[in-house]
Amino acid sequence: MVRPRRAAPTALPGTRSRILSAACDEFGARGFAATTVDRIAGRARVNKAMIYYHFSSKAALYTAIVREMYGQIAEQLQAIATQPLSAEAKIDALIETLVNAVDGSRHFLPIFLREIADGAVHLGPAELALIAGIFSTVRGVIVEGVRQRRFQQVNPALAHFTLIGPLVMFRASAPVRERIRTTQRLDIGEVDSRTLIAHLQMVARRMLAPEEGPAKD
Amino acid sequence: MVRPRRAAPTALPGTRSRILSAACDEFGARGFAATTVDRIAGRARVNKAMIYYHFSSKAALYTAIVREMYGQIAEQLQAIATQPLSAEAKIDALIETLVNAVDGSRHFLPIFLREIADGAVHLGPAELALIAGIFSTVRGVIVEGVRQRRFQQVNPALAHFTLIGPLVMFRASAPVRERIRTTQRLDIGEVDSRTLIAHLQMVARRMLAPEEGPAKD
DNA sequence: GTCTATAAATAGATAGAC
DNA sequence: GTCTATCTATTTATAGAC
Repeated sequence: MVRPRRAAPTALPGTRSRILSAACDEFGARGFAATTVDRIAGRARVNKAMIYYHFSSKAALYTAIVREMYGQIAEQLQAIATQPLSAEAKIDALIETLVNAVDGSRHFLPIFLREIADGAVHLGPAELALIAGIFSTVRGVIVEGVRQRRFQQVNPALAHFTLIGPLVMFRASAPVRERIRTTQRLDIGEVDSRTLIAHLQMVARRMLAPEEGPAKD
Repeated sequence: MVRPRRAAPTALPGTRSRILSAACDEFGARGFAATTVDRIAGRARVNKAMIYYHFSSKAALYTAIVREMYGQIAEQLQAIATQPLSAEAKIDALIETLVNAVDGSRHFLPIFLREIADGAVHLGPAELALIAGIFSTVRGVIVEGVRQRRFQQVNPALAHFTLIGPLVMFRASAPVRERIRTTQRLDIGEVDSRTLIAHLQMVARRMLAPEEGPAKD
C-alpha cells in the first residue's frame, strides 16, 4: 500500500524523512497556523528551500503527515474489526490498539484535537476518509454488538465517543495537567498504559452490558 | 465578582462588546494563531486601532474571552459541588450543567480543545486557575463518592475524564462529522441535549456503581 | 539536491489627527 | 472614542547559482 519513494541517486540520506520528522514535531507542538516553515527547516537542519523541493507547500507537508499518521491506525483498527472475534473481544482489542497508538506518538492527539476544533479545514477528502474510516470501524463494532443483543440498546454515536473520548481527553490534557500541578498545586494524577486500557475496558463493559444479567465476566 | 466596566461618557454603545463578540467568533472558529486582528475588526465593524484602544494586545483580548467563558462555568460547577446533595446527585447535576454550558456556546469547546492541544501556552495563571477549578470541582465530587463508598474504587483522574471526555469529543466533533456525512456518506448520528445528558448520566452511574449490588436506582 | 537571496504578501502594533 | 496611515517584522514561496 505504501508507495516506495524514489530517492534520487545523489540524495543526502534521510533529508526527506528529517523534514517529515521535524514537521511532525512542529505541527504537533504548535498547530498548523502557528508553525513556520523556517522553524521546520531549522529543526530538520535543512535549508527552507529544501522543504519546497520535497513538498509543494506547507499544507501539502502537513497533509502528508496526517495521512501517514492516521493511515496506520486506521489499518490496525480495520484489521481487528474483520477478525472472527466476539463484539466484546473486538471492543477490548480496539481499546488496546487505540491506547497503544496514542501512547506511541507524542503528536497524534494534538494534531487530531486541533483538526476536530478546526472542523478539519486543513484536511482534504483523502485525509478525511481516513478519519471516517477510524470512526466507521469503531462504530461498526458497537452496532454489531447491539444487533447481536450482546450490548444494550445504546446509541452507537454516543457509545462510540464514550470509548474514545476519555482516552483522547485524558492523554491530550497531560501537559495542561502538568502545568496545573506545578502552578496551581493540584495533582490530578497520571496512569500508565496498562491501567488506562483496563479502565477503558471496564467502562466499555459496564456501559454496554445488557440491562438484565451482568456481562459475562 | 465581575468588575463593572467604566464606559467613557461619549462611548459608542457596545463597541467593546462588539469587539469581544467578534473576537469570540474568530478565535472560536480559527484558533489564536490563525485569527487576525484585521478580521476581528472587520467583523466587529470597528477600526483595527479600536481594538488596541480597548485591549493591550491580541493575546490580552484572547485571555479576556477565556476568563469570561471559563469563569462562568467554573462558578456554576462550584455551586453544585457545595450543595447538600448526595455524590450521585452532584454527578448528575454536574453533567447537566456541563452539557448545557457546552450546548449554549458555539465557541466553548473549540477554544478549550485547542488550549488542551497547545498545553495552554496562551493562558496565564488566572485563566489556568479557572480550568484548574473546573477540574478540581469535578474530581472532588468523585473523590467524595469513593470515600463514602457510594462509588466503586475507581481512579479519580480516569473517572473524571470519563465524565467529560465523551461530552467534549462528541460535541466538538460535530462539524467534522458533518463533513464526513456529506463527503464520505457516513452518518455517525446526532442527539439533542436531553439525550446526551441521559447517556452521560447512565455511563457515570454504571462506571461508578459499587462492585456488589446495583446502584440505588 | 542543496544552497543564497529575495520577492510579495500579511501580520501585530502605533502615531497622530479629529 | 474613533479614524487614517504607516511602521516593522515575519511569513510563504520562488528564482537561480552550484
